[in-house]
Amino acid sequence: MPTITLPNGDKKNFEKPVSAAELAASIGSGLAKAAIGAKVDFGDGQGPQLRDLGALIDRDATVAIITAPKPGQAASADALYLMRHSAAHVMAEAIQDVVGKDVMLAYGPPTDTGFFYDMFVPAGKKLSTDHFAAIDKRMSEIIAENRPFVRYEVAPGEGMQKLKAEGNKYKVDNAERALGLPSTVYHGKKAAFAGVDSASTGGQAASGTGARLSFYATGSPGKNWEDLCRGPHVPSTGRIGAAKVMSLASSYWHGDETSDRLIRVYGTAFATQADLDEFLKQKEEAAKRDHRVIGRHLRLFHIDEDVGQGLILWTPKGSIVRKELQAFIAAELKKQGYTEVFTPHIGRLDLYKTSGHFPYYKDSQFAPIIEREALEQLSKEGCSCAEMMARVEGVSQRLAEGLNHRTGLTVITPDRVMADDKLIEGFMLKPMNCPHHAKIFASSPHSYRDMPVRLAEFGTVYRWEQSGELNGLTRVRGFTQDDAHLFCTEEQVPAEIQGCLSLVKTIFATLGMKEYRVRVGLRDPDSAKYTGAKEGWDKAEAACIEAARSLGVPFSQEPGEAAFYGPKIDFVVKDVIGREWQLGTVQVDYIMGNRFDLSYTGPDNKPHRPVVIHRAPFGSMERFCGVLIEHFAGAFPTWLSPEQVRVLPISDKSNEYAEKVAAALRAADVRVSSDLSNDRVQAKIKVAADEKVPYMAVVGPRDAEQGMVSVRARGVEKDLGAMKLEAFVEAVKAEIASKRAELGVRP
RNA sequence: GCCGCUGUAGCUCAGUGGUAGAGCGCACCCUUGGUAAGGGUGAGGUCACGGGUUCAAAUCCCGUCAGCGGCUCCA
Repeated sequence: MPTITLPNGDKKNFEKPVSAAELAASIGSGLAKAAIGAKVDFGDGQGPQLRDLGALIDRDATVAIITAPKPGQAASADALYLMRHSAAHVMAEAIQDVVGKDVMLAYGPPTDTGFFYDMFVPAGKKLSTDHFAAIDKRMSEIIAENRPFVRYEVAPGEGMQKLKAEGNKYKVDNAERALGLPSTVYHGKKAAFAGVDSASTGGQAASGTGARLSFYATGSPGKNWEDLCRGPHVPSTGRIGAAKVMSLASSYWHGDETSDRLIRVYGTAFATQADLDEFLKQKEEAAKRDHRVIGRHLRLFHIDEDVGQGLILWTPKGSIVRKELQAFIAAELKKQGYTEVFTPHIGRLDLYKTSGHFPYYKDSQFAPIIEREALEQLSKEGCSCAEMMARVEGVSQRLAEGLNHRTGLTVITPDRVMADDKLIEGFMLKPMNCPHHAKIFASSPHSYRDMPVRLAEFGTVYRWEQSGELNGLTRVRGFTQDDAHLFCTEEQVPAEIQGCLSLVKTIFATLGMKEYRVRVGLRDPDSAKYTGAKEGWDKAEAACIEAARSLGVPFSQEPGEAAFYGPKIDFVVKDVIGREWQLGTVQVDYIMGNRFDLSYTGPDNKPHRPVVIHRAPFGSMERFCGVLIEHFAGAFPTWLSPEQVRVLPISDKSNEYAEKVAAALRAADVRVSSDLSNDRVQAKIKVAADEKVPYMAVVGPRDAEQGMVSVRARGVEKDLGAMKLEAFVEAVKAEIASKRAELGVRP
């Protein structure tokens, strides 16, 4: 007979199996009323599992009752999960009511901010945003009807028969996978939905370990709407606080682009209408911060279709932001003993055949640049495209032998080896800076006493991102990494990783990015794809974990996420409105030394392979600036602002004094302009505020007489008072030098 | 790359087959105003590009390019 342990440690004994609802009632009527589900841990190693309130607890377990939040309280993640999972059913029913019963449902899980449901809309039918009002209305009705979610289970055979009779192959597929059967309807390249939650609607339709199929009816089975689903759900539709259909997108069945195209309908649900409204408001706020919108408004950058997709033109104002940021990072690097290098934007194909980038990653690179004479010769010879590709990708005997020997692997297969006169020479826009840096390291001899060698470059690289992926500054085809390669001895790896992290810490702290986390990518113990000695890996992984731990921010260890050549640390920052952005990485590399035959002389007077650490902690200047634009909503701290002070004469009688004020600021290296338009000062203030200028110095005859300026600071909607010009200049100068994130200059 | 939506003045957008529109911005004039938009006049468009249907196309159809929302991808 079950003994149930509650979250507070209390134990309750029952004579017979009880439902979670009965358990809640036995604790208190208030709890029973608020309960919408339960989290049950049978101690069977599966951990706590979310269950229906009606789920029977027939053996010893630890149980937490999931409740709808009390007024004013935030809903728990579990409560939202139950509501959203349930809202997905409500939305699906509403869509079938509005668009047609022949809309075939595929797959509908909760997500971080709501839920979606993938569905197939038959030819001739249409589902568009025009239907949203009707769908929302129908959803509200279903929620108001407060119909119970009723679970029932059937034997596999019976269930499959039922689904097949309904003619929905997607549900048949879900059921087959839930039962662990080979799929009879899906023959695509993916065996399962990768990376989605296993407790999804239809995604896992089996109940527990028993091979039965479960269905949920929204009301009475056989009478009301129902769906193959593993659950769990809230007890009834009325327990979904507020739900809304959000947007349409397309998706593929099983995320497989060669398979059926489905329509993905996004929706969201919250415990209360107020929470939903708050969420919608936040979304609006996020849209206002969009760096593409702000970037255009403040003229920070421009993308021109005549130049090309994903290629950023930094306008004068944006260039200032980027340059200041780069100078800041560069100064920190100098403190850490980095040395700066410059390398060109292209390199010979052989360089990338040596590094392994070409042709292995050719799909994400710009096409090779082939010399004109070679192209003309080939075309004269009537060379086919396929042959040309093979000859571009071919490798000389010498290079192949050297590479295979140094790496101890067959990195160049015999079919790629080609006679020298068959090879086509060419260049490539560089997709990474490391080959160039490796060559700089190799260009001079190194003693273990000189290690580590830290080569830093704001290096511009080019990658052929798919056109649909391009997005403002955050996903582009040409970008400048805050790149560096640390060539070090094995013993130096931990300290160097630490150094990278402390740099990140300093810079995030200065920019006021308080919330960030790191992901440590480790090798998958079951995979053989990794290269390098196990011992080195173990040490490097330990060093990464230790370094991450020492940061004092949340970090996760993610087995299987390592690069094939070494473990890595990724940085994810959270901006002021809670969105996460993946920035840069630190990666340990045991391969590059071999490929480029790098060495240093050890204390034993013998050559040793250096370990290489690749690090670009902010990823790219483009993405980082994009994130910063959104983080600050365009209102940069003074030291980063393209324009730091604007002088506003109240009439043209004060223009001369305004110019004098501006000159004094300019002489102190402050970025300043004066607004000599014939607008009234109110209008000038409005414009300067719109353009997010940190400080306004309003000057009239009164100020001119006494050598003063009247100060306004961004975000403060009033005149702060007057101060001596010299004092103002000094204060602004000091603020810039301090890189303070807040505006602190006051009279 | 794939699916859907979109493309009209520097920006934001109206205009559904019959002479191209607004607000902001810009230029000039008046106004000389002390803290979040003073007034007037004016310039500015091959309606993304190419083709088609039509007496007539910004508008309808096809294609291309680009942007947006997703999917897939991301060394």
